[in-house]
Amino acid sequence: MTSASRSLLAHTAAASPTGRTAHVRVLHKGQQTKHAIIESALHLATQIGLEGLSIGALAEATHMSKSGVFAHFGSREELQISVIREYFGRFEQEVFYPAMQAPKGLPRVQALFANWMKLVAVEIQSGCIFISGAVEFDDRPGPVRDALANSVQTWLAALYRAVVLAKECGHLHADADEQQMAFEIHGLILALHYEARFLKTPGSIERAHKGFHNILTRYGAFSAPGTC
Amino acid sequence: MTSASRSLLAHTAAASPTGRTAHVRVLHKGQQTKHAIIESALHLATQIGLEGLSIGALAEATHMSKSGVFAHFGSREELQISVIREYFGRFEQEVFYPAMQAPKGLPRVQALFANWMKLVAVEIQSGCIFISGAVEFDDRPGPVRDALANSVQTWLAALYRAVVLAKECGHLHADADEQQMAFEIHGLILALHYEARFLKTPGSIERAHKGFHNILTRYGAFSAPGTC
DNA sequence: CAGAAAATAGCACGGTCGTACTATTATTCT
DNA sequence: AGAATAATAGTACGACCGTGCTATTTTCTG
Repeated sequence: MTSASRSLLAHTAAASPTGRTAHVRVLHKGQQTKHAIIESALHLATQIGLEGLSIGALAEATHMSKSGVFAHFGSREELQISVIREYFGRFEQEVFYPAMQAPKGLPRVQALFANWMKLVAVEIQSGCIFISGAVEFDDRPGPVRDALANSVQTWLAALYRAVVLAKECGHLHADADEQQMAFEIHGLILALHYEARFLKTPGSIERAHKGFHNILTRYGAFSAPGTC
Repeated sequence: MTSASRSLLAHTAAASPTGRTAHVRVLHKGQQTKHAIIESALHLATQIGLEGLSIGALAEATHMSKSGVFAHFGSREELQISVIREYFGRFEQEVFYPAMQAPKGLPRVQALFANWMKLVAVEIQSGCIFISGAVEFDDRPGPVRDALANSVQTWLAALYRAVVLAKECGHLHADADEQQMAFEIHGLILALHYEARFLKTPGSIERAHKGFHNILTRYGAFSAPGTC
């Protein structure tokens, strides 16, 4: 239970078995350039979106032939899914794992939000595929949508779990609705991304921070010393 | 001032001058089918997005030839802008104007949010181009982006103005930050659209409503009888 | 240093896209 | 009515798309 809540990776664990077994030959070059392609694709996708990703443009960006790029994935969908996995991994590294170092309860919730904000602040320039992808795959069922929804849901569940822990630690009012709190936090991030990236409204980052503070006080947040 | 705040239409006023002057010939058929095309395009765009709008698909949907459709707009961009204008008009009709009937102050703010929620609740199935468009035209400068940003900004400004009035009426705490309140309300709508439409999380509508109630209480909302 | 296998390139195909350009048909005006 | 003009259709073009197929080159292995 604890180990499960310590890692978001559960559903992407067997992603790339780099371990080289005795009789299984693992060549290096392929994985290497594949990773380079994915990196380039991620960079493109954050700007143009997952749907805007084209193999031709990607080939040009990586100085390869279209078929050279294509061979690594076998289909555009697989490429998109690879990009989603890569983004999810980075999200884990930059947001989730560091925050898990913080003591559980309110500090961890605050750390999760702070790291999330830090990432989104960067993404005001580059874009977030969890947000753009949600719009692109609204009602377009298929494996890409599934991968995307899975990733987002995993992350939101992690946030929710942290809130639940905070309440259990007595850091929140006893009648605090954890789902509700997570929902409102999510809204702040989305509003920030919308107003800062699209509308370029100044002061959005401060408003998101202030909004989080408002949420904390409303849910009766206080760090009882010694608790948890 | 009052008349300006009574209408969102300022920047789209001269959209279609249907008034027929003496020497200006106005033919009916064209405008008629053009409007039908736009209606069909709006329906398509809410599902696939503004970028997904293709003249070919639109021609098929309206049982016309590609060139027949194209002739009405002269470019794909003009078609997209027409769709945005149409959507904006409907938004006005369904959300803004009815709410302006409510007395200014808190009731009007509540009416604006209630109408907005009503629309978004429908758009959980159909999609909202103010939200999808924001993602598609994040960093894609041009007339389409401008039209979209203008529309959204006009609407958000109207919401903001209603909040300012509410504070002036004494319906909010004296130190309430109107921009902040509008930002948080916007976040609720975005979270609702995201979680209900993309993730299909049950109970999202209730959470958005509850979130609004939380915001109201936090900003010290109370309707003083007789004030305003 | 071979030979095997993987990685990459080249090329072609059918499809859709936006948009000129030119007929043809509908509609409106005198 | 017919003349004028608007509305729609037809066709074609170049561009890009994803992807299948077949070389060719690079990389690893024994």
